[in-house]
Amino acid sequence: MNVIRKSKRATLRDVARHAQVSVATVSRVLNKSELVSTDTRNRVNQAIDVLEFVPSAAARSLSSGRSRAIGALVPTLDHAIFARYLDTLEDQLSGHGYALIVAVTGGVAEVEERKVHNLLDMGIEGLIVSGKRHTKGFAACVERFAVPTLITSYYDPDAQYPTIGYDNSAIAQAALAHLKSLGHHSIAVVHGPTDVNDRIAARIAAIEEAAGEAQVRFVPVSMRVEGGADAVARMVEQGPLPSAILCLSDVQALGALFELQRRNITVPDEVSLMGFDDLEWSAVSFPGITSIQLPAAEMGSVASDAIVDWLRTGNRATPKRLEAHIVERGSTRALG
Amino acid sequence: MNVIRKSKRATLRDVARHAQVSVATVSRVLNKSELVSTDTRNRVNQAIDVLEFVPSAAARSLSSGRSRAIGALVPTLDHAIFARYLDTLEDQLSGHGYALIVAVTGGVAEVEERKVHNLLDMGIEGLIVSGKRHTKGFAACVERFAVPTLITSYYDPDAQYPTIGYDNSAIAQAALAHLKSLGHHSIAVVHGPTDVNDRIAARIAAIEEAAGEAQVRFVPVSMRVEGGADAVARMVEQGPLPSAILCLSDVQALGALFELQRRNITVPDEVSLMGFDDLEWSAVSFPGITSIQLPAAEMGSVASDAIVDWLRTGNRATPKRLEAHIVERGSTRALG
DNA sequence: CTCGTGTTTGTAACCGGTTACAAACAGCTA
DNA sequence: TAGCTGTTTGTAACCGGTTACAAACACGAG
Repeated sequence: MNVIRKSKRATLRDVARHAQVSVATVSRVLNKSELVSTDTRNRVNQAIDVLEFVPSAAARSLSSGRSRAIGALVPTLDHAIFARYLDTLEDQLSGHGYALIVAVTGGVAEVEERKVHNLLDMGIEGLIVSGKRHTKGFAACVERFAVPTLITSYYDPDAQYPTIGYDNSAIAQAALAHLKSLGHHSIAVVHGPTDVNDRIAARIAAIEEAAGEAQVRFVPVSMRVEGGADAVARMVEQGPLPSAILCLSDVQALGALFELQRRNITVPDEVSLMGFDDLEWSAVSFPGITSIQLPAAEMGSVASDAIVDWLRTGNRATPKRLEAHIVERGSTRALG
Repeated sequence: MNVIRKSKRATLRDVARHAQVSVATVSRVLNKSELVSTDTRNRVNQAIDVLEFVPSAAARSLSSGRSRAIGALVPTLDHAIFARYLDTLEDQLSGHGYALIVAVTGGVAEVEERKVHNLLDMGIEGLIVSGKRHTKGFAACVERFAVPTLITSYYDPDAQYPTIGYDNSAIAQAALAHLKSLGHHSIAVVHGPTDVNDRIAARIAAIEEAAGEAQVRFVPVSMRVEGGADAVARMVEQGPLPSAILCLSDVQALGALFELQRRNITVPDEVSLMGFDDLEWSAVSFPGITSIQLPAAEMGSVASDAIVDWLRTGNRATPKRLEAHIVERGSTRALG
């Protein structure tokens, strides 16, 4: 193995020898500490260039005890809301000198356990997971590695780990209240699978709780554009349409809008349509889709700051509630 | 620092002492080598449990020389095509025991240079980047660290690094040919910024080259849903509509479709619309958007296999061309 | 010239695994 | 019982940085 590589990578000691200084001095130059004379620093830098020296991350993290890596566990990347969130998270973390290791669970418990173990095994300094519902195996794993852990996409000050996110219950109730205030009393709630997504489960529970005298029907479909279309198809076939359709994701709202168009059902004249997440097409569609703007990017940014701060100070992060708000567009109208 | 932590994490030597064996034996147990007697193995495992021993990734990778991490550099996560690709890439890599470190460049050269440096600095064993056009600084960096590097989203057997992707030129020409075969001679090509995206630049060049007697107009807009709408607005204002609009991304095609609806321009009767990427809504929209299906997930999977193989065998990966194909839907029609 | 202070540099002991090599040991044969 | 083979285990030297501590040195003051 070693025999093959004619020239192994240069080490810090090689550089020291070449520059005629000690390893401590080279290390100081690398770490930008200002305790090295200009003259020496130049000699060292020159040696580094000549030898094409590249410091070993493993050695550094072994002796310093810091890996400079943060792990993020998300159910999927193939959904705009998570992608946008991770996009910002990565950017912010990298600004603080941390790398982001991503693991996708697909919402499957065993996969989640395996992946969180892998992440921790990689020596991450901090962990950021989406959603608060996890298996015992997951909790045990996190507990044992004793790594600062943050929960996102959810706000719950009483959760086991600090949460950074929006209050799914409150938001869902706000959406429902909005439709009610427009005079809607027959509402269909289109949603994705609840067994793998506690945010959705929370929203549904909140809506059920706040339904009051309104007639609320739940239509479970897949968390895809197609799911929204399926929901509309099913509703049309099964009986009278509600006066409003609330999709718990704009992905589904998009599909619903298209299916309504296909069936010549006018939005919002014949039925009002409301979404969730405020994904980019909702502002452009015809009509525009009334939606709940979730601060996905902000969540990434806040989570980054929180974990970095936790690692820096050693003080556990505090939960942070992010605000969402309703964006009113043409897809909803007031009744009579 | 050390004083604070009452109980430091147990090390392999602690485990050895507790189990009354040598460190070599513990290491053997950890690495599942079958050279340890059942009796000893049990004692060691018990000690590991009692002490809550967690092996140090840094130490392991220092002495073994392997970090088990792969880096991926993408322009953005906030675009379905990249997200889907990364989703698969991560899943496949994790199956091979590798973690995925993601870095987002935003298409900015300086950011790209900084981030690739960070990735390499983290000690990644392999690097996967999107697109083949990069700065000299980028190349120098990769060269110096001498890490196996793969290029995706692009197929070009002559590129500096092995490419895994589709032939953007051929695909673009196929799309154009398809519209021509339907009798379209006045075509508008809506596209995103070319300065940060070589895939788009390649597509445009190929279309220009193959235009022939067809009248092809290019409409540069942002790579967003809104961009597609902007393009339509601009075209309507500036003169006669083309008979077909080809959007180099389905994201833009979606925006274009909505804007056409808004302006009461019927698709495909008054204008045909074709997209690129075959994102999920294109199959559901009304009408369905004719598009080019790009094998994003397959690309993630193939790239994963290629880099893992490269690392395992030491043999440079070979370029792989992935096939794309046209998905005909209702948004395009043959001219009289 | 001596002492004190501040700057620059070097030595060597870590960090926590992996692994080459050798030793110890068991079982079997001659 | 000596000798051989194969299995199990231990010792100690790595891997390549960081850093505590001390030494060397320069400079100005007394």
